[in-house]
Amino acid sequence: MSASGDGTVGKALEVLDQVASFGRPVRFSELLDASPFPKATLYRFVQTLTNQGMLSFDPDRGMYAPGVRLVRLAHAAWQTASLAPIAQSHIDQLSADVGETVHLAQLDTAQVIYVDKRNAAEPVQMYSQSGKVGPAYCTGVGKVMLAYLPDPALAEVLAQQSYHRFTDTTHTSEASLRGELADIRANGYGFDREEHEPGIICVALPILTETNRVLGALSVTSTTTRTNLAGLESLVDRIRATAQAISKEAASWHFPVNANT
Amino acid sequence: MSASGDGTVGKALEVLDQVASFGRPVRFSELLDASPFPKATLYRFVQTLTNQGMLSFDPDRGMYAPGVRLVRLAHAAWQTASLAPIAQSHIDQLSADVGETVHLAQLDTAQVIYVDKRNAAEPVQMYSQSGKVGPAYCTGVGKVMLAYLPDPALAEVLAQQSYHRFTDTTHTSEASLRGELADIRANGYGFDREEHEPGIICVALPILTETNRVLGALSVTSTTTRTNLAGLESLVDRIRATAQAISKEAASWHFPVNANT
DNA sequence: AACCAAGTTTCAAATAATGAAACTGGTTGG
DNA sequence: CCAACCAGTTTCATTATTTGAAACTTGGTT
Repeated sequence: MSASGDGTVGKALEVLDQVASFGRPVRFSELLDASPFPKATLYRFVQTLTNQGMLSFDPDRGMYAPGVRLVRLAHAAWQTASLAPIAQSHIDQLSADVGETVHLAQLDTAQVIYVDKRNAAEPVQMYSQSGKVGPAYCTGVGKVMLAYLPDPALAEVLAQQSYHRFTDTTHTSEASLRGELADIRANGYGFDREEHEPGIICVALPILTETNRVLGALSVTSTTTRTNLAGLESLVDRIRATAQAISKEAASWHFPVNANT
Repeated sequence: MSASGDGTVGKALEVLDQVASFGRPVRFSELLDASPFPKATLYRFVQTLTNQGMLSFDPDRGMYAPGVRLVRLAHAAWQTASLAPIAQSHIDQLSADVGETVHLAQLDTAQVIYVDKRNAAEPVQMYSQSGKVGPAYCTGVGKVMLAYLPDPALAEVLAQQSYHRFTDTTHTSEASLRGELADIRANGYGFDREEHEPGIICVALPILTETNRVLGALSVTSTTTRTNLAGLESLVDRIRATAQAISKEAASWHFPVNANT
């Protein structure tokens, strides 16, 4: 009842995603090879999306790329719907206090999207950092968000994970992942034990509403050469304070003015 | 043959734009009031877009906002289709050299989208800056891009401008704007003579391909208290060098590898 | 000139979108 | 307590749009 296949619009967005996933401009024929749609159908989608500015077309090279209209829309999305503007000052502070890299992430269907990041050393962060995606089943932020998902939604998301073995601590089955999710719910926080990249570890906490819906997650990342899980665990209280502050601000944020009526 | 109204997909994207334009989460009924679509139709669009992650829905408050999937797509758009990654180092340099604010913009249908910005004083730039929009007919970057548009496209875009009088130098008719566009083509650069905001002036140059298609525009902005049009005009050669460097890099950028076949 | 590949258009059949109206569930107020 | 009201949701016959195989066009190659 959710994923892909809502009529024409769903299909068009699938095409849009495909173009985006190339990460470079693409020929029509390349898209066709990778697409489930017949030539004429794909052609019309690409035309429509280009007309709409969701794709841009370079007539000199005959190539399509994601369009600038997306940049405009994303500006709105980032400002209105992401936690980034609210969280900004809080994660600045957190990153300064703990002296490690802080990530702010949200869930997009079955994937993790990093919406902001603070690097202890280099306090500047860039647009190009926001929007990066990662797998949900083997990142700290991913797992803590999954842990607090209500059951019907969780089942759907778990079914979509690829369970690719990145390292030898990566979860490779839904069963083992579910086991850890229970632990996370019990503790209120979770770790990445080099599950995605060797040498990289993190602690993560969810950002929840008063009604316990998942808004996003925070993590503090480090390396095994600098610290260990126990070291990261000692930061949990500090991180929780930030998560709660963000949650509290998010609750009052929406709908600044309620004039008229 | 272009703007709005390509079938169902076009309508759905219109709805998406509408949600984004509120700049805050919206109730369904608010959208309905501002929408040309009947209740059931709008309802289905909103459902589909939410399913697809293009909108997010807050069930506690019954409100819709742009969804995080847009952030992911925009990341791809910004990286692949915008000039920002290519231009980065060039505009850093330009901004440092001239000691003024530099804007990098592209055209989205009839609007200007700022894809990057350098503030002389504060060298950091943020995601939240990228994606901002402005009118094409009364900004330096907008006018120089219009000036190099091929005629059928230009006519369409000019028809869509609102010609709102922001200040008393603002163009208020297509005719007067067309007059200036001819001058810009003759000179190769254009000004903003406090047309959008009093006290704010700029010089702008287009970024063109070898075939003279418009890729984007660069501008250097200042205030009437600090300099004047002649002062800005003296920067033209320096800015042109940057515009050409970006154009050259853009030409070789696309399609890094061309393996197989 | 014949060939080929990539891109574009056509058109009847199949499918999906449409929207007036009816329904639900919650809130207000008489 | 009931009636009116409102926001949101669902229904279903009608209508319009999408669909895709096939034919065609364009530009380059042998």
